Amino acid sequence: MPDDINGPQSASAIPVDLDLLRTPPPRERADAARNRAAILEAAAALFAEHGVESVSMDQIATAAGVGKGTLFRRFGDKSGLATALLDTRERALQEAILGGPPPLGPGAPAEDRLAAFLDAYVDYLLEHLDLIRMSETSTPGARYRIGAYRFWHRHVAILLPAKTPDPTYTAHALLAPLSAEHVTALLPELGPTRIREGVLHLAESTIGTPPR
Amino acid sequence: MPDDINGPQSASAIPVDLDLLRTPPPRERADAARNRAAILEAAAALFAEHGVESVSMDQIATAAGVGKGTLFRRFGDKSGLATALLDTRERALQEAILGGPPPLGPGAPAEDRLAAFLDAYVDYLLEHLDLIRMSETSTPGARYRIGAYRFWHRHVAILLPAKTPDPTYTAHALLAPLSAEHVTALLPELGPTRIREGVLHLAESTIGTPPR
DNA sequence: CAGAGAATCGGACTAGAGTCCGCTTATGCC
DNA sequence: GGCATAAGCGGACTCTAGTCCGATTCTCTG
Repeated sequence: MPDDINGPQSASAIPVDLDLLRTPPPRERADAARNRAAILEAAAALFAEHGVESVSMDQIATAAGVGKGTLFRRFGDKSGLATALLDTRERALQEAILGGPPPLGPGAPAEDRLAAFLDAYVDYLLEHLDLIRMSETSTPGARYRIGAYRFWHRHVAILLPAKTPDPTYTAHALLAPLSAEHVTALLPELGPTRIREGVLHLAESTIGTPPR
Repeated sequence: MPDDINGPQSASAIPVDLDLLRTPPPRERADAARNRAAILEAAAALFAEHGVESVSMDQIATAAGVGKGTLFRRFGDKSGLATALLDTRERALQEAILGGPPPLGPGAPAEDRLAAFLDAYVDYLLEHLDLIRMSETSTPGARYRIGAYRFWHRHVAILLPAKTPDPTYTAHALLAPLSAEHVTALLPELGPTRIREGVLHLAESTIGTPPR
């Protein structure tokens, strides 16, 4: 198991009495931070140039000027590296959902928020399809373990109407056609528009919105 | 590319004038047939004993008494081997759909046939989850390329009501939560019953059956 | 039954993911 | 500044999927 995966950025928001806390928050060593940055930079550059698929972890380590061990200790595996690269973009979407303007953010009716989320998620997905695919599939079951999926799932489950029989399952089912694997397979056949509209329509009929 | 993948078992059902056909159907060589059978038998035994995940292609080749090259030439890759092992069971379901008794087979209303199919598919999936998962995920995009998926997809698309906006997409979306990956991830959390009922409910609301 | 030709065989080989552990180096303390 | 110590490093190593091609074996024909 890797030592840290994503570093000490998840500092607690709860204020503590520092005098009582003789152990200061475990700071990241300077060399570690430098290497983390070098790896992310090198990976981004290599992915941009050669495509996500055809870049090996060895190449990334070499380009970043670190050993393979360092790379894997930091990010766990290929899917962890992809997740780290997506972090910024993902966080932006999450913040827009939690505190941005409606209908994506709070304040609009649930059905509008659901549609806005799905629409925004399709944007995010299409924009980073290869990376997201790597983050979801390079390790079996990765998609369902990462924090982001749990966030999307909870958000969808909450937005479903109260009468929905099994909102937990239904939220999973609505997210299933948004897996990178599924979208990657369908994109050449259907194109982005049909995928986007199909997802929105599926959600509509699931929540029974348009009583016509 | 492998020489044959699944052998000459897909003989045409159309009667032909044998005298006009100077080239007899390419028979499978006796040693090839023997090896194919030995491989399938060895793989089934090893999978049953150690679980699908932890058996390597080397082990299978060794147990079957053939070289690795033979194994890969015959079945293409791990997902091809899994597909071959599933072939019988899969075919049975397909035949029940095409010519069996209703509601799975022809004769019942489309909505009943759809429900019957989904129910039967969940049975099939839960019964062979690991093998199906291997057949769908060991190669990227495998699920959507194999013939079986196309069959299920077409069947679902045909059963959707005429008013469905994009039946092609909708059929894909209904099948998405039935990927082995998705079900494997959800099974520990939700259990088989909620999965089965969730799928059926999703289909119902998609086709708008219960006007309630 | 012998010979030709093609299909098949099988193990050595490549390549990439992920692990391990002795060595190095940053950090906090004196 | 020097030292103790633990965090961090990195490359050699393992394990597995998948490829390649010279050697082998089968099948058909005469």
